[in-house]
Amino acid sequence: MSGENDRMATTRLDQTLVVDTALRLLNDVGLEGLTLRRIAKELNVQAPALYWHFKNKQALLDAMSTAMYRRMFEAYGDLGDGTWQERLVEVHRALRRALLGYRDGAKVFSGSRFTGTDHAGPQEDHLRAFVTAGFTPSAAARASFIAYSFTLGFVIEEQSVEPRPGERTPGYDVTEREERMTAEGYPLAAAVSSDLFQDYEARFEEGLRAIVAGIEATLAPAASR
Amino acid sequence: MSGENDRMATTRLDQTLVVDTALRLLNDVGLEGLTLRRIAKELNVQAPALYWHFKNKQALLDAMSTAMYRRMFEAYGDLGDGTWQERLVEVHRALRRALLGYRDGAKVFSGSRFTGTDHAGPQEDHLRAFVTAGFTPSAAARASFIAYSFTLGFVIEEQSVEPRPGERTPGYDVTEREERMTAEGYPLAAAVSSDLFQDYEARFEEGLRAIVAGIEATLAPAASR
DNA sequence: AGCGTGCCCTTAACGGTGTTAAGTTGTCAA
DNA sequence: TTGACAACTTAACACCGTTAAGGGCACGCT
Repeated sequence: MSGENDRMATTRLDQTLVVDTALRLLNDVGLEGLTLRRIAKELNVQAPALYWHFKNKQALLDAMSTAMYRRMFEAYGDLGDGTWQERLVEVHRALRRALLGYRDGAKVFSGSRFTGTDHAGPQEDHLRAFVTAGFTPSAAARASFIAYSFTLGFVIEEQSVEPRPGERTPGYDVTEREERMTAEGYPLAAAVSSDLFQDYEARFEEGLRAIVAGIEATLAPAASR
Repeated sequence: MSGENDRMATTRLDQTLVVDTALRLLNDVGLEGLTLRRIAKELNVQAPALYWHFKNKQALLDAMSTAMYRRMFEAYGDLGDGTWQERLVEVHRALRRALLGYRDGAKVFSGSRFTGTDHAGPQEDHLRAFVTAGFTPSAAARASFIAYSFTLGFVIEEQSVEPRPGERTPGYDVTEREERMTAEGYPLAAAVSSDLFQDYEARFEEGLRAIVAGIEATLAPAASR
């Protein structure tokens, strides 16, 4: 399964192959286990070979983030029609799914910058949907950034508790925390243990609804409220 | 200035001294430059000495996060009275200021877990303010987590563009981005360059207002809207 | 006074990391 | 056939977190 090489010794490397392999490997070993030697091994190659295709490790991580972003729009195809409210929810739901698709996905994403201008197309479409709904370009960008910040922060927290869907980091035992907080005289902190470290799916949706409502009340054109 | 040792060779180490030194050093060298050897040097000590006081580097980072959190409440004293709306805004404004106080502050914070139960007191107070306002404990926790996620994500993005207040990461030149996006045929993406990578202070406040409005509309008790 | 015990630190070393320099191989054009 | 260039390998560097082993120094006990 993992650990097997998926590449003939004769085929050549290219950026796409390296990025795909690194992304697949990320799920097995996590960000801190994702070393150049480990990636190279997976590709039946020596580590310095990667420097022919990428300036340094950060450039590879940047390319991985860009690929994650691109795949997000491939997987969730046409987010075309519908109100701006629906679109905002769908795009950031898709972003969360994309980040959750890889162990430490949110951390990798937040630590990188897009390469090239592949990302600009979807971004342009996204902004246009808001402008069509009556937002100024500036308000569209600022509103989206609010939802984006929320999504990024949310998934970073989520993945530090559940690195992969269904698989929990040791030390986040909810009932244990509840007992400790009760014992130390913090009844409210105890009571909300299950609200803070569980049911991320529902809480994310709830958060998105709140943010949509908040934008309606503050940034959106009056006509679309 | 920096690089000078602030400790007599005769005084002894303790956790507090190590944490304070590491936090001060973080501002000079950033997270990736914050090595145990560098911290030790600053303390006139050899690197393995730190292992007497901390189980490993992560334990030190955890202690640093905890100290940041504690200092946040010291600096912004009594967030006591006022509506829940005011409190939510003030607490997360304070959180942002605390994270901005250190280079890579948000990344360090998001990668760590609190040590001990020092943080539970302020958390309990915070929750009680919401419950007093009519929130259920669960709704209080979920609402706060929304604002917390937003703040964390926002500052992570902010610090990747402005590592220290007023000091910008090279490569985020706004006018350069504007020209590139225009040239590639993305007029909206070009137009919002200055909205995405500038004026973080105002945009954070705007975001908080939206989130407060959103919580009013979705999670808050009807009486407090 | 002498002795041991335990705290706090040092020295030395290990395996692993990103990265660079220099040399080797294969492929294709002139 | 030869030369050039792309795509790698081998070797090495400086540095990282971490562990093992030992040393000095203060203290309590006899």
